[in-house]
Amino acid sequence: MADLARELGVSMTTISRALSDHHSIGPAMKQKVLKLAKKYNYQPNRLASALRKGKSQLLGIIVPYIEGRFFPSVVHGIETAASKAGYNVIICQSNEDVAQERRNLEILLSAQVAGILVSLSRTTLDFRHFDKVRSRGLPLVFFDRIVEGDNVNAVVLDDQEGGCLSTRHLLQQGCRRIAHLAGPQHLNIYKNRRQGYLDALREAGIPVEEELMVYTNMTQEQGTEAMRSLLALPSPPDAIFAAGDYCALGALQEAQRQGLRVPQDIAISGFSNETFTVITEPSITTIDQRCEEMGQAAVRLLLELVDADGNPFAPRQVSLRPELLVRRSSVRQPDNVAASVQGVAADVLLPQ
Amino acid sequence: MADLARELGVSMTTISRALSDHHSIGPAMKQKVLKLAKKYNYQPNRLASALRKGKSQLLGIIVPYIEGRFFPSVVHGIETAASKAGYNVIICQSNEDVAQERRNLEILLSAQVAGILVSLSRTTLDFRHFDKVRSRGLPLVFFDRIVEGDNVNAVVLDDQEGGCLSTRHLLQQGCRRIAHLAGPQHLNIYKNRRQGYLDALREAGIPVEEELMVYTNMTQEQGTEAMRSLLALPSPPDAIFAAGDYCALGALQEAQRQGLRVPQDIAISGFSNETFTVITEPSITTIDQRCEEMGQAAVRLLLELVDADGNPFAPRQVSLRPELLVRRSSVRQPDNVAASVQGVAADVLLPQ
DNA sequence: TTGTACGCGTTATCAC
DNA sequence: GTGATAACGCGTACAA
Repeated sequence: MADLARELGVSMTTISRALSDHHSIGPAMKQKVLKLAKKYNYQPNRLASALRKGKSQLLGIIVPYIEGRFFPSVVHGIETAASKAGYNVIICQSNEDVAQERRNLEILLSAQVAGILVSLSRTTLDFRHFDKVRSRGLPLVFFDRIVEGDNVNAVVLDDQEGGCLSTRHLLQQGCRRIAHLAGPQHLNIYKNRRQGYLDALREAGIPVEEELMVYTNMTQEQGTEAMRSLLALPSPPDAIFAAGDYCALGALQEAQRQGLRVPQDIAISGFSNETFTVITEPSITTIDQRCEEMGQAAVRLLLELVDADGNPFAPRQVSLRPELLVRRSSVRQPDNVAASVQGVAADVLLPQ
Repeated sequence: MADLARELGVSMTTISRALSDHHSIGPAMKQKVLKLAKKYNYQPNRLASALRKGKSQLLGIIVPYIEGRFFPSVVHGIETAASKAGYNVIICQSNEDVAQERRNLEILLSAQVAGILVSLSRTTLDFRHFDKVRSRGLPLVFFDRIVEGDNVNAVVLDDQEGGCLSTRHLLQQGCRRIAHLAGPQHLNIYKNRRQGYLDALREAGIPVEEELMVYTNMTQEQGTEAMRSLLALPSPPDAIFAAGDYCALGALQEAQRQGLRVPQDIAISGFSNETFTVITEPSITTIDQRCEEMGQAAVRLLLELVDADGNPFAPRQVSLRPELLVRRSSVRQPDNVAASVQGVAADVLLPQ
């Protein structure tokens, strides 16, 4: 910048104004400066700018890990939305470890990021390390694995709705004894999926049978085992709603091993839209978690907070509408499919 | 820092030295400072530090996108290795677009990153935008999709070796008419996999038959089609080496559709170790691309450059050893498996 | 071992 | 519309 100023015989102030498109700058001068800057291949130093302004153009992300289908997709959505808004993204992994999560938080703070996006580590039970962020007035948004409560900003998938959609779909296919392969109930996502299942049954006036709910850790193996025990019942189910795709896969394989036809003898649906669900024979009906949209929504919310710049802002929880993907593993009555593939788009903003 | 200095009645210099573990600092004073820093919850400002030192603790990554199996895993490896070395990572997506790639590069430069890791966009044919990085003396390492030549630093998988391993394995299983589903030959990865296939055949003294090489775009559909045409040959193959897993999957499904048993009637192997390859029936033999290791190796190389700090450094190409994962789709002679699962670990450093 | 003084590159403030 | 100046928070010659 100093070079440009010297060459043009003006002050650095003028250069700075021309480059940052300040209002009190002559268009003629502006052009001259920009042209010379290009000629000299001027590269602004964002560090210096951020130091002076007290705000960088960086957003921090903390995720448990970057693997599997979910988190990479969310990160993809985040990076895309952020970069569209002129921000860049520093990414940190907690490896499901609170201590690491705390360290990451410190690092992001000291990197002077403009805001932070967090999906909690599985071992995070104490949330005090986030107080420091808030006390600094730094925008903070949780996604997917969130701190419960309505004084935080958060974006989640409406898992309950997802469970409900799946179960309703199975009901519409004529199934009446629908089993549920549930996940660990201390995790809100699995609790909510189960609740959606219960809602749909009640809605249809079908009594809940305890023997049709099997609690698993969502692995393929446990899906297999669960299916085995269910098929051994005096009155086995005619459908399975699994709270995860791997689990659904295990169930599917076991059913086929026992000579059952899917979906004719037993219909199956999963959760998460894992890549392999379109590859199995038959393909598996599932719920898409709208990973990309989640990332985008999280950034949108975060940037609103950034723009509010510390002004009072009522915390908001955004709940994304899950999408039911009907595939062959559950379709017994093709005519009824259309009815169940509704209410797909439109995000919902919960009040408060 | 000023607060701490005042409270302890010393200068900021002393504080700075204590915090950055400078050698000329008394252990007593150091302890006092650290203690007070903790009490006041002092957060160093990395921006200021980086500005002063002219080097940040940030590494920049440019990838085409963060989706699928490969890039997220590499990024995972990169972030893990970087954070272990005290660096953080800014991530950018080029979306397979050169213009975006160029913009990302500018951004990373102006963010004063300590080094840059790049996997080229598919549309990058002109590499001049990287000259600016080198002229700045900024460390630059390519991975996977690299600029060819030996005056760049790069980390790749040895695809040729991968093709060779796969083909040798099929030969050891007693297959003699091995077909190859090749990918677009203008991409070096597919060219090299094909070359490895040719190498192994020559090694075994088996003539190459053009009719056994089918060129595809690596999709599942094209795998299906390719298999159909191969099975229609007067003398169909007894094995398939596909340059990609999706393609192998399509081939597998078509073979089964035509009533063939895999691997007894026809053996199949793929490439990339996609998640679904362990799920199919039978599971698919494939090549693992060592994504994590690639990320780690890239960071290692980059940090060597960073530490060299502009001193002469002979560019290096690191070539990772692919790992053959023998699964059921290819095993006809269980006794021969052990022999083919060798030479798995140990990275290779090519000379120059 | 500690302190003084300056500068990294940018921008906000105030005066002209 | 433009310029001079200070300041953001830290690190480092140099002097003590």
